[in-house]
Amino acid sequence: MESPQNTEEKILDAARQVFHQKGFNGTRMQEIANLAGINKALLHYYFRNKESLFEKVFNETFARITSKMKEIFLSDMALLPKIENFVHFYIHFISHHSYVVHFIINAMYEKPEQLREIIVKQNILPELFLEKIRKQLKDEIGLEIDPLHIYVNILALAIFPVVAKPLLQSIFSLSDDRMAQFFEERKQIVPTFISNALQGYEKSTNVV
Amino acid sequence: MESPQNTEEKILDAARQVFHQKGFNGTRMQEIANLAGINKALLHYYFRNKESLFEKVFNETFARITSKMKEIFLSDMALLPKIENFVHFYIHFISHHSYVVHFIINAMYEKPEQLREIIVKQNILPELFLEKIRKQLKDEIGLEIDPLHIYVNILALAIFPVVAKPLLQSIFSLSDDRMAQFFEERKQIVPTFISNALQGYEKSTNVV
DNA sequence: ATTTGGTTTAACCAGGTGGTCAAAATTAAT
DNA sequence: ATTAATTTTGACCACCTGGTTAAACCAAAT
Repeated sequence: MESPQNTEEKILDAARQVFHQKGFNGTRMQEIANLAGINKALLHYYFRNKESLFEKVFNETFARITSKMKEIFLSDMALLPKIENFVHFYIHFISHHSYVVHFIINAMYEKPEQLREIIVKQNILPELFLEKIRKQLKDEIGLEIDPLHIYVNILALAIFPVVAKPLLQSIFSLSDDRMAQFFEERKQIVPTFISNALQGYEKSTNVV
Repeated sequence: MESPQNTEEKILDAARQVFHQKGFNGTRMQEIANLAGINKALLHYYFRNKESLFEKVFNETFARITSKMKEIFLSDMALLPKIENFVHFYIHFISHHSYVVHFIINAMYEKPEQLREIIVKQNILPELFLEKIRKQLKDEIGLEIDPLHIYVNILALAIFPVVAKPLLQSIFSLSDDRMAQFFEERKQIVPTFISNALQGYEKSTNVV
């Protein structure tokens, strides 16, 4: 968060802020220019057009999220600490960058065609992911269960509350402080919840 | 899904479709008019402006989701069947109206100020909700635990995959058929997962 | 047949939008 | 100091957007 030196960085910083909060359609090039403290024409000098600027921001943001995801899930940690690690990191990161996840999901809805290829370009290694989780579920907990569902469950429990934050906050009339505390609590609650759920399968021979 | 009779319904049907898919900013009045097969000026004859048309659609959509939520959670069913019921209904409903949840969440980000009051206007009775869940957790499972977290967990597991559908589908290269199957499986997997998790608390005296 | 009321339309408007361009300002090279 | 290349700007443009208006249409009542 240093004060950016060159114009390109100033633009990217500004673009990131505005795109994250307002999405592609909600963003005005003029607003980015103002925030970067430069002329609007200069935006188009550094980045051909709105699309390419957005693409740059999206790539960067997406990579930032998935790289940590890869790092954690492909590591050699045991499954449960791994999940704990993951949940900790994401609740922390995401609750300090509240718009990021919404931004990602939003982008998928606003511009699905263009963005599929972007996702493909950054190799997320989803098969490796699932295979690793499957193996760990089997070896460490003795569960032969579809790893995709478990993985999605983990993602859901960690990410959903942050996406739905404004909704939850309105519905349950939670103050900002209470909301921050809520997320803090989840760092402990979610891993416990998942761990309990996984242990619970042991009794029944629930092969899905 | 009958062919709508009067113009007002035609407009609302069209508006719903477009707003759901493209959100407030992404929607063009002209597109709604085209889809409804009428002149654009007629939109403003029936609905003052874009805002009020959007508000109407949002209210309607939001009520449709929350009313069923109220019905299920405030009923006299036992907690676990209640959860099962809820998950079934929502995965079914939402996966057949994929844009709805994204639409709701999106609206909260795009127009948070105006929409808080709308949410307040429809009385969702969140305290009743939580109190009922808290009591059932205690009486039926013997758990003294923050019902908000449990409730959010349930929501997360049911709703998140649908919101993130385009993302998941891209990342894991799932066909539409595989995706439909995936959601079908979740109707069983999610209640089991939750049930396991809740039963798991019994052993430890995990009071949060 | 004419009036009356609501309904629908084509044409239009002001403001905003992404994007361009030629000229000016700045920097680097000779 | 002059030239050349890069960076920055103000003015501008074509297009799109939500919204308006006056006139046309049409059914029912007289």
